[in-house]
Amino acid sequence: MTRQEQSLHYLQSLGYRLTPQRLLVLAIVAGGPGHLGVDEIHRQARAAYPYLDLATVYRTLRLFKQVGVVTEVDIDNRLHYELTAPGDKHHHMVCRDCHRAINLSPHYLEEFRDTLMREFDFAPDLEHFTVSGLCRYCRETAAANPANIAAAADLDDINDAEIH
Amino acid sequence: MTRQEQSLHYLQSLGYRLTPQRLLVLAIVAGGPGHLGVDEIHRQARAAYPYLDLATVYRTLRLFKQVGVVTEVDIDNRLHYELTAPGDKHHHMVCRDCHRAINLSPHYLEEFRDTLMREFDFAPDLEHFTVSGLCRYCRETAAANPANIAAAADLDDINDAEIH
DNA sequence: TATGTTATCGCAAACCTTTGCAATAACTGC
DNA sequence: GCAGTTATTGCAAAGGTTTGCGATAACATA
Repeated sequence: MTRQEQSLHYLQSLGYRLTPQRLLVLAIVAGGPGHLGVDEIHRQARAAYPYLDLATVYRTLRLFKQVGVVTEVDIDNRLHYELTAPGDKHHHMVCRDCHRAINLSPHYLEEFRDTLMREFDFAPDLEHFTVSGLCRYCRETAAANPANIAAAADLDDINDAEIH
Repeated sequence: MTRQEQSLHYLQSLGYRLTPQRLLVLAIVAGGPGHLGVDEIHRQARAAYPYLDLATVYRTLRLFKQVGVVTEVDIDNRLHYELTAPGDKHHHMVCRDCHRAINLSPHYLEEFRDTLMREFDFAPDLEHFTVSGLCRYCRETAAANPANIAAAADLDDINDAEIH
């Protein structure tokens, strides 16, 4: 039984119905190289089933995410999805400049979760966790071209700075 | 010099212009009780200056955030802002059920940041960091009503039903 | 104070995502 | 298999946020 089939059985066991739309979306995400954007998933899905609505794609992916079948990654304010790899779960670090995603082992978040649970009784949703930041390459680039006032016109170039 | 005036001078020192719109938005955020939603800020601003456009409010708040003058909190997919307290910086934990925000000391994130820097050369944007999750109260409520599908779809359950 | 430069504004439209609703189709039990 | 129940769909519209663009106004310079 493939991972895809297992996911479908799992959905069914929770009481969700297996519709052609769901099979299709799952197949596309499973076939994609890493994370795919919603528009890309929709485009591929329409090739096979032209009537599939974008809203259905969104609803389907949201369901898959909530059930744990896919992992959501927010890249530059756009949702992307990839199949959850049971043996190789990971979170993401997304560079705010180049928008590349770097995988992050859950190991690095376990202690953080334990602390929040212990200190605040707060159960963080770290399954779909993404840290935004600057990757090494973009940090070096930024260091080489320090932000000047002209560049500050572009909101994306502004460095966070401390107020004294 | 008030914190508000300092922020304005700081903006100016970075080359940004001090417009009535910016003064107004800053004053409203500074006067608000904790974080305010964008619509609320816009409504208050319009009382003083009816022509102020919502897009300007968004642009202004984004600028303030990037410069570090305000802190952004995402509550139920809506942006909220509060004045950054230089002496009392904190992050937020937002409950996905009741949408209450709990303050979180930066202390809890420092180790995480150090690790990402050391291991991956990745500089996380933790200034505007918000963790979503379930607070104690909502967790107890959810435990008391385990019947609905949403609760069954809780990710902890899914991990138990791991796919092999 | 007058003038030039250009950052910022208001407006309108676009963008991504969610939601309400009536019609459809997946599952259940007979 | 067939009928009944209701989760799910497609469509249309809204919701929150961002963006393009010409007009305006803030600042620098003289």
